[in-house]
Amino acid sequence: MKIVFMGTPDFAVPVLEALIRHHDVAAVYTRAPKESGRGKKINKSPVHLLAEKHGIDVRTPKTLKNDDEQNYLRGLNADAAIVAAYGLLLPQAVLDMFPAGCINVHASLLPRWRGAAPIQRAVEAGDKQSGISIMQMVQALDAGDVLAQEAVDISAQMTGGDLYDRLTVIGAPLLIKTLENLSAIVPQRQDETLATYAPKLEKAECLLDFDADADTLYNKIRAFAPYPATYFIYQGERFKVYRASVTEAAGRPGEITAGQDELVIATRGGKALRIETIQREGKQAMATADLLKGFHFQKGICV
RNA sequence: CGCGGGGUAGAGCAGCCCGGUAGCUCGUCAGGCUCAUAACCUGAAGGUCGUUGGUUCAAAUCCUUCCCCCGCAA
Repeated sequence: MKIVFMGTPDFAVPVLEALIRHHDVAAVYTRAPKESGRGKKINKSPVHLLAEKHGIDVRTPKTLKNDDEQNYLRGLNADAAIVAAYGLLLPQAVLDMFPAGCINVHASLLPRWRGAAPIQRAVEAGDKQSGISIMQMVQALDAGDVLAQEAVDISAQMTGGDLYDRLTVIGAPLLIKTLENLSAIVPQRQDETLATYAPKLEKAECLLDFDADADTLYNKIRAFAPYPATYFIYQGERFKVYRASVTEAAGRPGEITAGQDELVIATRGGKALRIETIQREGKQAMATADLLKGFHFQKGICV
């Protein structure tokens, strides 16, 4: 098939790679390079770099709503657009433009977790399962008919990053298989009553509020690891928390009940979190036990 | 030139401001104690203090070049 690909972050890279191998990619659409990282350098998106490497035409319009861009798209005469975490809304005119329509690779078992951060929200909510959905796009957000799904189990200690990696691996093959069988597939309508929404991760959410029960905090910590990562403030310094375990300890929520041989912080409800992997400002992430060989937290202080 | 922290023994840290014998905790090794131990005691090994040049009688420490790591912000 002749394909137009639209995507931006790492998650979309294996999908594009697979399409390049199995199909004819006529053009790649991605978000425009922007200032980011230390030094505020202009950085191209992972998809952008991959497309350039293969000599594929890259386009980075700010919107697809104007006629010029739509005319160009139409002029490509592609059979379908494949969209994976693109970051721009597709107007109806674009959705209607291709014979096979616009097909989206989404990292959840739709209709659960429509929206921007389906992977992390699934872990945060304590879901036991996640997966990839291949979907026919419609105007409403992630609400189109589902063409194929593949589920994966979320173990109790899996992080958002772990799940991200798993889903990244299965997304591309599932898409290729779906495209091969496209004519034989009967699209399945989503059950609207089961739909949930996965809003993007906000900076403000990353600060751990220990006035919550230990299991909720445990799920949040692993959902946000390794990025954007939860943290707490101890004596003005930010400590990122990547891994923790639930344990028993009495104390006010946020009180450090151990800080010498292990780091334990009390939560609401009589339980506590033992911090297992931690990162100090300016340092790499490390086992808390390692940090405690040279740095100690003062018992009794609240964070 | 967006702001900022860091690179000291295998690991984690202190020492730097106010130059003067390289230090702490853990680990490793040896010996001891113990019914036994990841516990305790004694001892030992292990470091070009990221790199370059400079100042100085003397540099981990002050100035300089470059490399690498990270936090914030985006």
